[in-house]
Amino acid sequence: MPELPEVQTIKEYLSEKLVGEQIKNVVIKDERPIKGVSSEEFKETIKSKQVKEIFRRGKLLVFKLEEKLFLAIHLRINGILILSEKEERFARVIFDFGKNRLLNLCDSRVFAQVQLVSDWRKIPIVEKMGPEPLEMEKEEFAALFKGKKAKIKPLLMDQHFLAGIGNIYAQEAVFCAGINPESRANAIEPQRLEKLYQCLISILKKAISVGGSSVDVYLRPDGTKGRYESFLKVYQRNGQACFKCNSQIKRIVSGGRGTCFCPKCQK
DNA sequence: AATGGGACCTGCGCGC
DNA sequence: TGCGCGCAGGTCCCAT
Repeated sequence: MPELPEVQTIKEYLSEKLVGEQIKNVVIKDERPIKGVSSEEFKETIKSKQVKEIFRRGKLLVFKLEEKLFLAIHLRINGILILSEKEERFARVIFDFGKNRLLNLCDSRVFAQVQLVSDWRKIPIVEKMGPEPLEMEKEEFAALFKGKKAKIKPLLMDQHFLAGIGNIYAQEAVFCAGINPESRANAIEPQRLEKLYQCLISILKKAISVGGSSVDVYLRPDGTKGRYESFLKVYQRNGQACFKCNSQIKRIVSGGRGTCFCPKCQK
């Protein structure tokens, strides 16, 4: 799943390769990912635009094309961006940068969305988005939880609350901090929240440094896998032995999402 | 206000 | 070997 570390990895790779480059053409294999405008309008607006800047907000990737023209891409669950010489499997939209450089938006499930906007900050998802975890101090982080009765793990995944955390890193963070995923946020002691902050930040930084987690279909834009899978402690480890205490990792559904945790280590 | 469930979508793993 | 069922999950939307 492309969460903060995966989108950051994509951002860094594509910034290096595509900033300053011109989009020669757009091939729309499937118009469903394109929101707001017709395929024709989308294609015509983008054609011949130069990529000025690429940045990330939460799980949203944004290409600045002009002062008042942004291309926003949300990969949702299964979307990946592959920069290669050929059309890739499940390509839905292909941005042709010339010289055999095709940026493929691949998405088997067609949940990914791309849109053109004059002001990326006005995109509803951005307007309601919580703060960036990597741009917060621990005091600010702890203050977020004041008076929150919600379960901690679904809360971490709530994009209005905190930006960029999805099902993988929320599970990993609460395991690292020794917090039960169903603990009520306002019932967690301050020192435990501080631990959660340290865990979350270090996990995100580590994941970014190794190119994200290639669970399911995620790949870096050069087609290689991320390397954080081997560091995952609980995600998709249902029934396996806990790396800390050797007891069995359990799977529950919390906030409607599959959640693996160690009942012994996470009280 | 917070929580839960359905919809969107389809490849894939599993059971028979 | 082959078929069909249902899970997986980010976000939005609706209901309670």
